[in-house]
Amino acid sequence: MGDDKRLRDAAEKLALILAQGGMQKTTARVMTCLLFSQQETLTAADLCAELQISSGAVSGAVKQLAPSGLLERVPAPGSRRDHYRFPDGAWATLMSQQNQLLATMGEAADQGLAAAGDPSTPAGRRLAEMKDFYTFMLRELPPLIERWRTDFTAKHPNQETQQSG
Amino acid sequence: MGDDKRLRDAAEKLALILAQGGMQKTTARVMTCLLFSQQETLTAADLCAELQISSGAVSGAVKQLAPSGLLERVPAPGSRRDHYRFPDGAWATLMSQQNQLLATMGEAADQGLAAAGDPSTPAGRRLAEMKDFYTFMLRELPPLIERWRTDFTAKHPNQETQQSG
DNA sequence: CAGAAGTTTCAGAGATCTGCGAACACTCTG
DNA sequence: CAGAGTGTTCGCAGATCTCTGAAACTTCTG
Repeated sequence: MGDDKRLRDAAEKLALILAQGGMQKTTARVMTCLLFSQQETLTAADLCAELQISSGAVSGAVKQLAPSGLLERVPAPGSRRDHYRFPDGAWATLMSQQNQLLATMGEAADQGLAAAGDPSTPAGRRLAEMKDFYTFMLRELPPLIERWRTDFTAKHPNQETQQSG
Repeated sequence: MGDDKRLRDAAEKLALILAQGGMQKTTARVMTCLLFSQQETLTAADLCAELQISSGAVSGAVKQLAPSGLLERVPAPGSRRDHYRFPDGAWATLMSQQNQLLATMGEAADQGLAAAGDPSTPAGRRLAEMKDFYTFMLRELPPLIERWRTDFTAKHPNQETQQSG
């Protein structure tokens, strides 16, 4: 029983960290609740009870988490309620989505370069470096994540790490 | 001349993106202003005039950016004013600091595992995967960044990409 | 040491965001 | 098709955050 409390505390603690990092507080709490729960799935009602929040708040959090791949709706035969779970491989999915940001940064650098013209100007020099960096990362990061996926599934053959999408 | 406006626009556009990603709006504007400026350095007064913000706001933004390595105070001989610039290698520095976050995530997973006990429980399984992922990334990312630094300085021998330290 | 130039701090106005609770919409059951 | 069970949307009150403008502080000059 004490373990449950410790899990609860650890969940809230991580939620706080994520919230400081920019994530919505309630959204973070919903996510960590699913992550640290000893049940495979939780319903919206479970989350309301566990986190002491309204059903509207749960709905909002779900709407944010689901597209990011940090929450999955699970078909629940026999129950009319939606069941939610933290998907396997979610962290890898999340980091993969950062690639979109890398691409955006590269494009921003491009636009700046088009306006700055010469890479010998101060702005041109800075933006050229920026572009180089993000191009590099965009090329190197996806294979790295893929390698983790491969390694991990090799280590855990019973657990198919599913990609969303 | 039109180029200046295009640079300005590109700067504000990137600032907006960064703001949506969680960065303070004014902080982002100050950063992109330095990044896209055709001058090597800008003073606080320059930033006030350029961005139409108060000196207090500039001070606040500087206080946020400087510790992250996204802004540097430059000694300005002959001028009593502080001069600020966007440091070379700032993007790499920034990503290196993300490593701290990776470590924190790994620790959070550890704490959860200590409470969940068995990795065969649902929470244990999820947290074990989380730990594996962040441990992997923490091991692989720093060398990757270092490789970019090496490659880049090799390509641009005149431009010492300085690390903040 | 008095005064000027510049930066930082701080209280408060204004804007933004967030989650609650209720109304609404949807989907199965009988 | 009526009605119960759920999920979603939305207006609003409360909380939070942010920037301004002014005062306080620091550092340099004469």
